[in-house]
Amino acid sequence: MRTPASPLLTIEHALLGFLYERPRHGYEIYQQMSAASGLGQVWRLKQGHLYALLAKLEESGYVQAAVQVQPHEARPPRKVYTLTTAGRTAFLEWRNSPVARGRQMRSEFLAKFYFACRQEPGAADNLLAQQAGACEHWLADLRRLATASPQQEMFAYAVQQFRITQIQSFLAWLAACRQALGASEP
Amino acid sequence: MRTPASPLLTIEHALLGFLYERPRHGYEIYQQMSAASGLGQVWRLKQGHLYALLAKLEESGYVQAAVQVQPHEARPPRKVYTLTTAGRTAFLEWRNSPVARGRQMRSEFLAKFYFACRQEPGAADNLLAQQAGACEHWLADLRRLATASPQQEMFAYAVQQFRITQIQSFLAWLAACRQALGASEP
DNA sequence: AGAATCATGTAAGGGGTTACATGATTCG
DNA sequence: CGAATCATGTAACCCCTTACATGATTCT
Repeated sequence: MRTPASPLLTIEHALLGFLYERPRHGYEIYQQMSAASGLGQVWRLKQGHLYALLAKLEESGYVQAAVQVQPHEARPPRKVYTLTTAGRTAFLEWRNSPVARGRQMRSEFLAKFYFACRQEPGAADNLLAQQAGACEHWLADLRRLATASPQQEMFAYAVQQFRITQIQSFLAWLAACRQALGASEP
Repeated sequence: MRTPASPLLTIEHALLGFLYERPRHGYEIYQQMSAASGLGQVWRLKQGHLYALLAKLEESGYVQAAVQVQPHEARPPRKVYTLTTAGRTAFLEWRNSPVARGRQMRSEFLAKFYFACRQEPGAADNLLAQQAGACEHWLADLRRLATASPQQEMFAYAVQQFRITQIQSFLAWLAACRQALGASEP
């Protein structure tokens, strides 16, 4: 356990997310992420990278490894990882909080949403609602500062408009997701 | 000149873009990128990184450096960079072609648009039109493959809808930019 | 007096990608 | 008979970030 203070990135949190459901070994997580309709749509992770990340998470004290001895097996023995308390806390805190920047919607928010859907439909709706609140806030800030005119500063104007339309699109999507969630789980 | 075959990234192209307008020294480019209403809104570049990139571009044959001797100056002498033919070709090719993926809109496309606006209004409109065409194409592809239902695969459905609303938002923004361009330069 | 500007860089380290290695079993 | 699956990893490399270094001038 080196420095648990070093903040985890999104990929790390996603690995914790799979272990939150139940203990798994590395290859099993790899298969989950590669599944056609799963997280793999949003995130691709090389096998080598995965094992390196798991080792780092163990060293930082978020997970614990146990070697599963399988006699008569030619394959390397499985290392089954289990979440520690620190790991569970870090994951839930991550999963339940919205992202702080628009550029994190594409991959980080979708990853949170993936786990929320799988693990707790109530958390999914809550996440969508919180993120919509954050987006409204960004939009209000942007509109307060949006002063560029297309005649004088075409590029600055374009950037502002880009950000505004992006956030509007996030809001529309978040609302559609909440509706779909409500319709599928009454 | 090591291997000019190694493909340039966006930042490299942006540096070429400033030199396309006229020869400049490193610090001048740094100031341009840090300007409040300029590319700095989209891209941040550390000073150390900038000098390293310029050295790499020189080694790859896209730019040429000339040391500007300034007597009675205590500061280090300026190294003024000039585009080579290869550099000019690579830059124009990059500036005039649309991006291939939605995730490149946020920074790479905006960078292309920045230079097109500064350098040639006609190229800016053309770039917007070409990118809109590419977006229409993505949208058609997505709609052909979008088959997930919210009841059965909530997450897959959400990802599809996310991508679709994103591209729609790009299209609306591109159209608004073309209109603003047309209005400011009749 | 202290901070920012001008103008160049170097060094260390973090994080990810790509490629390679192993070795039996099972499927087409 | 060849390919994919299972299950682990290592090593090299690339890009970027952060921090540090210099040293006079000019602004507050």
